Amino acid sequence: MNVGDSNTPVRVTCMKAEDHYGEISPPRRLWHTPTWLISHVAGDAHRAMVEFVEATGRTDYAVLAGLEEFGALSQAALGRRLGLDRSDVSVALDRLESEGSLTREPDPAHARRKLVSMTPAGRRHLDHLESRISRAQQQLLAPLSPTEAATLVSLLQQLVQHHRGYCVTSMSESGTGS
Amino acid sequence: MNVGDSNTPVRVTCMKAEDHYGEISPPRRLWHTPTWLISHVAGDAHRAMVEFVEATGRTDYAVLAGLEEFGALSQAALGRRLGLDRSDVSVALDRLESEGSLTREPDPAHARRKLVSMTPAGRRHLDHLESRISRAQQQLLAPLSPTEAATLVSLLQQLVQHHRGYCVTSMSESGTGS
DNA sequence: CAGATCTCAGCTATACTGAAATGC
DNA sequence: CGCATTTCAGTATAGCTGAGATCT
Repeated sequence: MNVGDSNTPVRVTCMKAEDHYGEISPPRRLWHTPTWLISHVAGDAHRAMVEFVEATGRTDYAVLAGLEEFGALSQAALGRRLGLDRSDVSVALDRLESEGSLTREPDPAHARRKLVSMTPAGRRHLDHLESRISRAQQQLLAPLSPTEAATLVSLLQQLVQHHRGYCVTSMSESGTGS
Repeated sequence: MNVGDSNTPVRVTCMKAEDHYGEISPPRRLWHTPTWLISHVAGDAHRAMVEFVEATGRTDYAVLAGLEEFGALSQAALGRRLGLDRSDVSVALDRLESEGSLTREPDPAHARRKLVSMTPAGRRHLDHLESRISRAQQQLLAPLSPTEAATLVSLLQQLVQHHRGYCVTSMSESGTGS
């Protein structure tokens, strides 16, 4: 009776039948909690990524995508745009530079900065990662229709934009729902 | 020229103007990558949670919500339902038991098991956490309309259900979009 | 000097793994 | 013996912090 006399559905003493995998369900309170759902989906997303790309692929992809779109820029600016920590950027650039995917040269205007530029080899690395990561997206969004996937992306973009202060102008997706 | 001659928008050598916080935007490749968006939203969700509930609140809430709905059950079954690791369940129960939120007693049928039950104090703990966590949800979903929030929850539920094998029957939300 | 940048070392939380002890 | 449960110890990673070195 200490469990809750009002709405406890069933009082189970020895539970065996509901231990079937594929039949279990989480408590309703969690099932309707957005933060809980998101952290679980984030776990699924992480698993999908590690299945299709190597461990460093996520950071590599972010760095190379940033260099491709923004051109050569300093490490600090790169990290801010990608939402990466300055420490992690430093480590990632060490790896990518030794691979030949990018070059670091002192900025002629500000010697304290290092201008980061993508090389042709980095371009190929980016293309390779693109195909791998694309497959991870497909696996993650497998249960959703294309329209639903577009809706989800749009809603997530709104959240990221709001909470991280991103200012994205070109937003003409299919439909945000309703 | 090693950056990409075709679609590089601007070639910036010394970047200062786009370092304005609140005006920056991520590279388009990332902006359209669901896994990237989800991991960032998960970070925002985590920050919202730690802002409103203590560090152990998320696990406490999950465990107590499970006990409230399912009644007394074994640790292993509880962990499976909540998607928690067996190790972490053990540690969480240590804490909740010492707080008086639940009791652990040997199962009369299977002495190796320990039946976990919520106490009245645990019920109060759950109610307290509920109000705190509710505020975190509001902060996370602040930029979304109620309809959009319901759509997002529904889409996330589909993903969790698919990737974690949950089987949830009662699903009559407002609308999944379009 | 203030301020920015890059790097390194370390910290914390989380998720997971292995193995032991126990009991069916 | 196999198998499940509980617990403890350890590992790995991500995200973050502090401090030093360098430069404007």
